[in-house]
This record gives sequence, structure tokens and C-alpha cells, in this order.
Amino acid sequence: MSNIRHALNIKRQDDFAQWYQEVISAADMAEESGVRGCMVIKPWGYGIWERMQRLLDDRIKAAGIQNAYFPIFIPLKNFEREADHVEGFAKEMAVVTHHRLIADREGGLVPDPEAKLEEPLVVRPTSETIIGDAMSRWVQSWRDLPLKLNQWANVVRWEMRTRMFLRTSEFLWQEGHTAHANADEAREEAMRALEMYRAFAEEDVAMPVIAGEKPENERFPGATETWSIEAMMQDGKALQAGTSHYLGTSFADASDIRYQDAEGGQQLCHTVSWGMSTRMVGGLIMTHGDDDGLRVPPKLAPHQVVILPMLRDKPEDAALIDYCEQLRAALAEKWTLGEPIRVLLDTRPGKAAAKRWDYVRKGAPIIIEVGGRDMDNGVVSLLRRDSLWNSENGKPAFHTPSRKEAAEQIPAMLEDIQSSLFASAKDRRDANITRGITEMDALAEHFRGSRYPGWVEVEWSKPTGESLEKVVEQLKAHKLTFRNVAIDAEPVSGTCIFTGEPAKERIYVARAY
RNA sequence: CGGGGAGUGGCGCAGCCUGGUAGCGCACCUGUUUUGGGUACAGGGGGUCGCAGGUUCAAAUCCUGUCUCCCCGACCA
Repeated sequence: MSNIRHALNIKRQDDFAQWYQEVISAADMAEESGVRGCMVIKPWGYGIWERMQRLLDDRIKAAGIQNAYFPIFIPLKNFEREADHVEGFAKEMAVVTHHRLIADREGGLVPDPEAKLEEPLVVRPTSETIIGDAMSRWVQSWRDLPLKLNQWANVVRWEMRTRMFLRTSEFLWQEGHTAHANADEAREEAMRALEMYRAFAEEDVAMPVIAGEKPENERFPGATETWSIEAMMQDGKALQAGTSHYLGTSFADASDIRYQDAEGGQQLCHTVSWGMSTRMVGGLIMTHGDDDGLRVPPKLAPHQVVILPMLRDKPEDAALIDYCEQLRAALAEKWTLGEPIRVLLDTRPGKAAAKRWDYVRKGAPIIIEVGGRDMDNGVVSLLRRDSLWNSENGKPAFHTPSRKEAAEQIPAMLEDIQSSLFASAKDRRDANITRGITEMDALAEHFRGSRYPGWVEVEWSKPTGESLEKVVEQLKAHKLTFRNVAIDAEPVSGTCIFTGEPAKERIYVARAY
């Protein structure tokens, strides 16, 4: 409704890029650090990341993978071993060359020429090489396999163009690394990781994704095969939200990860790696955010329920706080979505209405305001962040269950918010995938003519090498990219939209982040 | 890294062309009045005008350099 006064000043449809930044600052998630491409993640944003870590880490552990930690610095030589890998990352590497500073003539500090490192260290952009180094020591026999490791860490890639959460020079992630006896087992592991990401994205982040294989030109540097989960943002662009790679034996060869098989022969391991990063937080924003700020799915919300007593700086406040505290305590004992409810009673001084809008912008799933009259009537005033407005009067849609009813209903309500956020994102995604385009001209026209083109699934002949490069160039002319080939895609029936040859598979084409 | 735009109290901006050492709205603090809901009145605090040089009697304003951010492009999770 046009008379709704939204909590943000910028609407998604007016300027999506600016809206994105506005959500980050209005929801108090992160801010600029003054260091190029690096951000300060504030408690609400970091709290969401911690929830992501927790839920994904549980899945990782359940899959029998062990956490470990490897150094942030990688010896340059170590990094040089895999040629494609080097070529892919060399141009965005931070390098450490000195270990000491000395005062210069102007009273500043400069690297001490005397303290130059004999061999420079690179700041890890990813850890295949250094973990491979460890694996080569840890794997001796076929009995040591499979070796399954994961680490939570920060990595640095010197990006040309950065955007908070989506692409920062330093970012936080998890990287899984496994070594296997043969290709089939390794591929299987890569697929397991992919499925783990799909489940995490859809069940925890409430973000529908397409799990599939990346075309050759989009592979991770050094990988034999790369899979991804791809999510559609509210502007119709695609976001790669997690990747899984079958690395063949190239890294094992480079790091000398070998094992002695049952027959006594030496074999190279087949390795796998997979990662999910703070970029997922950006995906969360662009999937669930609205014109009032962020909407956090209950599974990821640092606080799922926020209780705001309407304090008046008077003696009666004590009774009101007590009334609220009883609700808080009752909720804290209940479980939803497999965990105890996370509830915050916010008794800081300040107007409840002002605080309400803070939590609306932050996207707390349920906001409860309690005033003196609520207390007298034994009720509370409850807002669901996923259905904030009363469309008839353009005002916040307060529900007023009794305090007892609220405590009883909230666990199911949180489950409902979790699933309704997923459902609406999925409906939007499905409604914006176009199929049946068979001509390149029509494809170009589809993206040229529409303000919201979404994704197109086309049939193609999966060219490789130079012929693939030609196709990529064609797409680039329209700012389009290949996303992936869904693992559960329908069989093909026609000819390739790019080459005219018989089609081999269906691939998604979209603008992308 | 190329093209464009921008950096002035927490946020959003004006001032810069025509140099004379800062102003507005919101937020914040205090008081009053109120108060079932983002919206009262009055007073008040807070800014080396991104940073470094230069020109000048004098620089937020002019010049040079540099850092950071935003948009587009190339590159990438």
C-alpha cells in the first residue's frame, strides 16, 4: 500500500544496489573499516554468521569430517606447485615480504630492508596447497583414507571491486578438504558436500538454490570438476552461494599426496575441496530483505523473539518488566526448530516504538511490545516480521494473544516464519526461470527487453575449449554468464542454442554477482 | 585496473564557483509537558570539513598528491 511508511528510505525497486547497502547499515550488520575491501562485522551481522557457522558445522561434523586449523601464511614455493591454481590466484594475492619495521627519516615506519624474508609468504586465498602439504605427511597407506578435514578461517583475495559481504578482500569461510583413494569416492564426497550446502541453504538460510555442475570456464583454478549452489536474488541476478570441487589428482601430484595400496603399489590420492563464506550473509539480505530492512529466518536469528516493555521511567516499570520477564523465561524453556528459543528482553531505556523499528530493520522474526494496558489485560502486542503490515490500514499488524497463548504459539510461529520465508523466496525464484528459448536472438531479447529477466534455462551442446570461449564471448556481450547444470535437470530434446549441434544438457544463463 | 561520482559532528545533506577558521534535518543529552505507540515544547553537547603537501595575511572553499567509498566495465566466491 502506498500509504505505508517503510522503515527504510530506499526501496528495492528504485535502486537495488543502494537498498542493499542501506539494509546493511540500517540493520547494523557491518560498516566500512577504512581498509580497502575490508569490513567491520558488527554484532548483529556477526551473530547471523555465527548461526550459519553453528548450523553448517553441525552438518559437517555429522558427515564425519573433522575440524583443524592451518596457517594463514603459505610459503610462496608451496603455492607455486599447481600451475592452474597459481594462474587463477596469482593476480589477487597479498604477499608478506618483511618481518620488521624501522623508523624512517620522517618519523614514520617502513619495512626494514635488513628484515626481508628469504622466501616471501602469501596470505592464503584458499588452503589447498598448505593442507595438501599436511596431507602428504598424514597419508601413508590406503588405511589412512579417506582423510576428511575442514577449517573455519579468514582468507584474502585482492579484489578489484568489492561489496560488503558479497565480495570483500578478506572474508570468512569454511573450507573442507578431503583425500580419497580413487576418483569415484572423491566425486561422491564432492557431491555430498554439494548436497550438504543445498540442505543448509534451503533448510537453514531458507534460500532456494539450484545445485549443479559449473561449466568448464567457471571451474575453480586447478579443479577437474566444480559444482555450485546458485540462488536467485530479488533483482533476478544469480549468486553462487557455495562451491564443491573434485580436484582430480593434480593437487595430490603437486603436494605429493600418495598412499600405498593393498597390493603394495604407490597411488596418488584424489582430492576434494568445498567452501561456503560470509558471502552467504549477502545472499540472505538479497533473498529475504524487504523495504523495511532485513528479515532473518528464525534458524539464523541471533534473537528469534525480542520483547520490548514500554517503559515510562516510573515506578510501575518494575511490574511491567516482571510481567515481560515471565514471558521471557517461559519462552526460553521452549524449543523450536530443534533448539531452545533465543529470546531477548530489551529493558534498555528508550521508547519502545523507536526500539521496535530498530528490530524491524534488523529483522528479528518476532517482536513483542508490552505496555501497561497489555499487562492489565494479560496480553501482549506481537508483530511477525514476515508479515509486518496490515494491508487495510497501512499500519503494523499487531496481534494480541494472551501472554500464555503467546508462549504456547511462538514455537510453531517461528517454524511457520522459517517455512514461509523459504516458500515465498522459492515462489519468486520459480516464477522467474524461463524455459523454452531456443534461439540466441530470443535469449538476447529476453534479457534486453525485461527489467526483471531472471534466469533462463537453455539446452546446449556443452562445447569445450575454444568453442566454449566463443559461446562465453557471446554471452558476455549481453552481460550474461553460465550458472550451472542442475544435477536433477530434465533430459534434453533439442539442439544447442549456441552451436546448433545436438544438445547434451540444460544450463542456466543469468546475470550474476 | 579503466571511466564516472563522492568524502563536512552517529546518519542524511547545505556551504566550495565568487577564500575570511562551519550550518540544517534526524539522532543524542537535559528539563517541561505528555504518552498505547515511529510524529509535543524549550534548552544543550558534539565536527583537526578523509589525509598530506602547496598557494595566501587568511583555505571546508584554490592547486598537487594520496587514501577510502559508491556506480559502470574488465576480474573473481
